[in-house]
Amino acid sequence: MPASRPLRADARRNRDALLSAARQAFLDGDADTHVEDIARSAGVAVGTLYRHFETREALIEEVYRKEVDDLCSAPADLLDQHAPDEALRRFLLLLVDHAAVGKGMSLVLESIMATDSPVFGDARNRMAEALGHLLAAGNAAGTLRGDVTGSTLLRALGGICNLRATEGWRDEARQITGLLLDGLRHITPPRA
Amino acid sequence: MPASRPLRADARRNRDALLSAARQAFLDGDADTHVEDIARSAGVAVGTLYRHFETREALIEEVYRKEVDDLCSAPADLLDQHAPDEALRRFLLLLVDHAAVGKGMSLVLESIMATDSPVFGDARNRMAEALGHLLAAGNAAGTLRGDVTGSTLLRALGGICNLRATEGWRDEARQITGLLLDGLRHITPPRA
DNA sequence: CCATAAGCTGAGTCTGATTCCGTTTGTGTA
DNA sequence: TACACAAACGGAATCAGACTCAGCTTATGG
Repeated sequence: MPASRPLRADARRNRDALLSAARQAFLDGDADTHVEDIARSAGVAVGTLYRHFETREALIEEVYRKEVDDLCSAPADLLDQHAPDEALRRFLLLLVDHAAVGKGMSLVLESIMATDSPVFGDARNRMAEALGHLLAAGNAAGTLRGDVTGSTLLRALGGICNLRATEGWRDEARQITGLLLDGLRHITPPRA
Repeated sequence: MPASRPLRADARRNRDALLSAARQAFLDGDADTHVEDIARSAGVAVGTLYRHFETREALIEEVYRKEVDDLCSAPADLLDQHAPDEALRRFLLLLVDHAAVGKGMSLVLESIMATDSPVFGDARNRMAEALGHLLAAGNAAGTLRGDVTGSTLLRALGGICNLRATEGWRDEARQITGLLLDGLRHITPPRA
C-alpha cells in the first residue's frame, strides 16, 4: 500500500506546490484560508487539491506532520542529556516554541490535543506516547508522580495552544507549563 | 438602551421557547444542532430566531449565560465556608461538574476559555475575575502562589473541557485540576 | 509516435447560516 | 369595540464554503 506507484512528475509538482502554498498561508496567520485560495495560489484548481488530499483537514495535517514529528522525536534526546524532570520541562518549552511557529501550528496542536478528530489521531497518539516516555522516566527516577498518563498530560496542555493571538501569550504559556510541572513534581498523591 | 420597551407578549414567548429548545438540544448532546432545527422545535421560523439573536453563537451564549453566572457567583460562598485553597479546589470540581452538564456546556466553556471570540468576552472576564478572587485569597493566606492570575488559570483550564466524548473523561478532568492545584500550592517560584 | 492511464479543470452540488420583505398580529387609543 | 400601526413573524432566497464529477489534457512506457 505505501508506494503504489511513484506519482507522475506533474502530479508530484502540484502536490508540493499545494503543500507549500498551504504552509505559507497558515504561517502567514490565516488559519482558515479557503481551499479555493490555497489551490489558486498553488496554481491549480480545487479538483486537483482534492485529488491529493481527502479533505481540507487532511491537507492541514500533512502540512504539520513534519512539525509534529520533530516534536515527537525530541524526548529521546532530551532524556539522554538531562534528568527526566528537566527533560520534561524542556520538552514543554519546546512545545510552546512550536506553537509559536504560527497560528496554524497552534491550531493544529490544539486539534491534536483537544479534539477526537480521527484525522489527528495518529499525531495525538505519538504525542501522548512521547509525553508518556518522559513521565515514566521521571517516575522511575522518583522525581515525578506516577499517576498521570501521557494522554492526560496532553489534554492538560490543550489550553496553552489557545493562547495564540493573546497579548503576552508566550509568557503565559510558559507559566502554565511551569504550573503543570510543579504539579507533576508533587509526588504525594492527593488521595487514594 | 436596556429596557427599550418590554417585548410584546408573543415575542417574549417565542424567545423563551427558542432558548429552551436550544438548551434542550445542547444538553441532549448535539452541540451543533442546526438553527433550523432549533427554530422548528421551538415552533417558529428561522427568521424569528434571527430576530431575537444576532447569530447562532449569540443564542448559544445566551443559553449558557445563566450557567456561567452560577459558576461565577460560587467563589464568594466557597470562600465564606472554606480555606482559600480548599475553596479553589471545590470551585474547580464545580467547573468539571458544570462541564458535565452536557457536551454543549463544555463546548461553551471551551469557547469561553479558549478563544478570543468577543461573543464570550464578557463571560470570560467574569470567570477570570472569579478565579482571581480565589487565587488572591489563597495568596493572602499564604497557601497559594501569587504569580498566577485568574486569566492565566482560566487558560490553563481550557484543556479540561476538550475531554468531552472521551472515555472516562471525568476522572481525567479531575486529575488535571488536581495537577494544577498542586502546582498552585507550590509556593516557591521555580526561578526568578 | 501512440495508446492510455494518470491528472487536471471548474462548473455544479450540498449543507448550513443569514437576510429580506410581504404578511400577520398584539396593543394602545378613541 | 374598532382602528392604526409598529412589532413580530414566516420562509423563500441568498450567500458562503467545502466537496464532487464528467469530460478534457498530457505524461510516459513501449
